[in-house]
Amino acid sequence: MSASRTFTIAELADEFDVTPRAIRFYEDVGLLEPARAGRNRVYAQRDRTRLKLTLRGKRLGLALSEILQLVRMYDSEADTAPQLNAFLEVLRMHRSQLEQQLEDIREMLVEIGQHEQRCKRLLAQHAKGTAVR
Amino acid sequence: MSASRTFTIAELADEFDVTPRAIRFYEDVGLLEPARAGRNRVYAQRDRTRLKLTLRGKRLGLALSEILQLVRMYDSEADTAPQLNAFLEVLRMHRSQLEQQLEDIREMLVEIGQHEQRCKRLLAQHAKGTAVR
DNA sequence: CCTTACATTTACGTTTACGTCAACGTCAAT
DNA sequence: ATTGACGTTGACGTAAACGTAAATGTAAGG
Repeated sequence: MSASRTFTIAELADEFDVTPRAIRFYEDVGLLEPARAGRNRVYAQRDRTRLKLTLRGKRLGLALSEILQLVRMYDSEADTAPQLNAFLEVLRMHRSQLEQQLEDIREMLVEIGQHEQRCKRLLAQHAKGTAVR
Repeated sequence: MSASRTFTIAELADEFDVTPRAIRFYEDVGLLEPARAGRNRVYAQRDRTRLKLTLRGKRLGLALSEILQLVRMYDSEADTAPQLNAFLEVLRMHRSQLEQQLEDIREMLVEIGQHEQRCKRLLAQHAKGTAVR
């Protein structure tokens, strides 16, 4: 019966390396819904997870509004066939976007590798020159 | 002796599905440097490549300023050892960021897969219900 | 010559995602 | 009692990435 830990805003800010201001802003846009102890915000695991999802989305270039759509979809109890099919369609779109990003990343990694090789060759040349001296 | 094709702003805008305004803006920030035919911009293959790089960077969530740093680095003729080492350091950082994104994408794909499964199960249930009817 | 289509520059507007005070509450420690 | 340390709510500021409107040029077609 772990009383399912709670977190202060500063704890979350520290853990995920964001400012309290940012966390409050995520609440403003609807991404977080912490409980209150008087005035103060009390975050549960659920909010922590939401925050993690939010930051992951950000790292992939999603807008907060898009992230909000996602978490809402994931939370929603869609049960009619049209809803489910719409859901599936959104999932397909997101999957294809992610695959585009995978492709982009692969290409960038290749280029980075090439530049690294070039740098290392040039550095080797330098080393030779220095050695001769 | 292919006179290395050139492009108008509208051609590039069409091809990459961006507005001319955006393309001009990329020039403002230094990402593109088209030639001029009188007043009009004339883009060469080099600019086209730059634009492609820019849009790829954007899809990965890079800021235009970061993209600019990248293309400048890639173009620069770094030749001193300190320069080369600084270059390598930047490459390492970018690589690690890309790997973080790969991880993020993998996680999202897993989640998407789970939601898809759930949707399909629910739809199957629906089909049953409808069939019985 | 006139319109149409596309180009240009200038400039102000807009959205997003926070940063940065300001003014205040609160609880613990000195 | 006062001083921090941490929290709160406004409210205004700002950087980025264009959108959009205005005024203008210009080459091609009817």
